[in-house]
Amino acid sequence: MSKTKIKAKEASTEERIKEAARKLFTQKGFAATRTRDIADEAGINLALLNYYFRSKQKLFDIIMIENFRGLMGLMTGHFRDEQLTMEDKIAKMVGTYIDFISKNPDLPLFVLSELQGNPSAIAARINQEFMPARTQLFKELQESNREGKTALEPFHFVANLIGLTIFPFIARPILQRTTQTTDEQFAAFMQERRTLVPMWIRMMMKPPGK
Amino acid sequence: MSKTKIKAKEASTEERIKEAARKLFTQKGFAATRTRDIADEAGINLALLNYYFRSKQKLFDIIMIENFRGLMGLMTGHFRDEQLTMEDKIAKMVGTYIDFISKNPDLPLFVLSELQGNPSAIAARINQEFMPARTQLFKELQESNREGKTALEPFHFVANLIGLTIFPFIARPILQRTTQTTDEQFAAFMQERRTLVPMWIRMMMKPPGK
DNA sequence: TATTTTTTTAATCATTTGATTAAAATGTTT
DNA sequence: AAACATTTTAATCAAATGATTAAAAAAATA
Repeated sequence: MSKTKIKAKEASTEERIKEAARKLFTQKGFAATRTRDIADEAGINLALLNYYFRSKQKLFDIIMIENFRGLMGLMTGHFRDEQLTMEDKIAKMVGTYIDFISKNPDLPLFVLSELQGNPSAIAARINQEFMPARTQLFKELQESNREGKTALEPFHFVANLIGLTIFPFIARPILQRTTQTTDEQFAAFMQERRTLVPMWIRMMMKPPGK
Repeated sequence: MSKTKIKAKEASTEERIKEAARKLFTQKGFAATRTRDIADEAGINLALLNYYFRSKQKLFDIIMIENFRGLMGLMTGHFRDEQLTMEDKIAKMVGTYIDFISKNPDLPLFVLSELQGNPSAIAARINQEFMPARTQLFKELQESNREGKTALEPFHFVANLIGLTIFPFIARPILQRTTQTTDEQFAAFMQERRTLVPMWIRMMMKPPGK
């Protein structure tokens, strides 16, 4: 099998299957997604799916890893940049997340759901990729805390930063009903949060009485 | 069929099935849960499940409604109490949520997942139950905002309050890995948040320059 | 106790679903 | 064009799964 020679065609079909799979898996989760639906969505024969990916599970794992990388990459990316101040990093991250998830609204809940109760090699494996960025961020935070410039445990920092940014997307159905908000208003609120969340985080980090 | 006479026995088996269903549905979601597994977990014959509940879907709907009520009730409950100040209400709510979800950690993600893309009569129907409490809370908030005592839109308020409280549970797998936290430490952090979150919310509500 | 009603079970259906197979279609190389 | 390799399809399998049925067991009633 000469991979290179058939690359063009192969990539095309393979990609169409993957995109269909990404759409359905992300929307409905692993268990609720039928391989037949993926095939239909991709406009190909069911057997082709197995020809390219062997099994539903294998296809899913690929999608899962890519999705997860997409989400986490946004976070770690900005933290490598030595030029930026912590405040800049936070602002960039929040903005990037809001933009990205606005375009992929089902992604966060999908990742969180499928990770739930899945000790899985995936989680562990992916986690390692982000080890460096994470440790750097935490060093900065702990350093800053030690100097007395801030007072917020890394755990709370991460929980608050991610929570305030992506939770509204996750809880969107309930949230919109609860607050009787239209889709446009929701979008507007999320734009507001682009500046609000960094401001709130700043407040939370400030040491008491300073 | 004389309902009342057989109540005792009926309730017992019915309840066992419901509890098994609640456990599995909440853990793995609708699609991934097999009726056979529910039957096994309940220690009954598969046919009995259909005898009592007609179908998987009907059983699920019952569980879903109860779960959702359990979650939402915590919120609305405290908001009816006219005696409490807004600060008290917030503190009580956060505390109650943290306690409750600590005991039912899978519940939030389950509810959010299954509500996703489910326009379903359930969502609408349940929502109505909480209408009164909600409108009252919002009146209070808007009143307070108008008076200049606070400055936080109801949408942001709800998103932040719920987000800061329950998001850590939802993202627990990722969060614990990211911050390299043991189960004990996680529990401890959540206890810290019992006082931290109300404090943060207070800060967020404060009008600028006041 | 006999009869009727309610609860429970074993066996079985009919679909759905993930996967395979054998062959056809398409593309590539010589 | 012939021979070979790759891609795609239709048909089919086997297992899983939600649901039903007919009959047994247990409980309630007369």
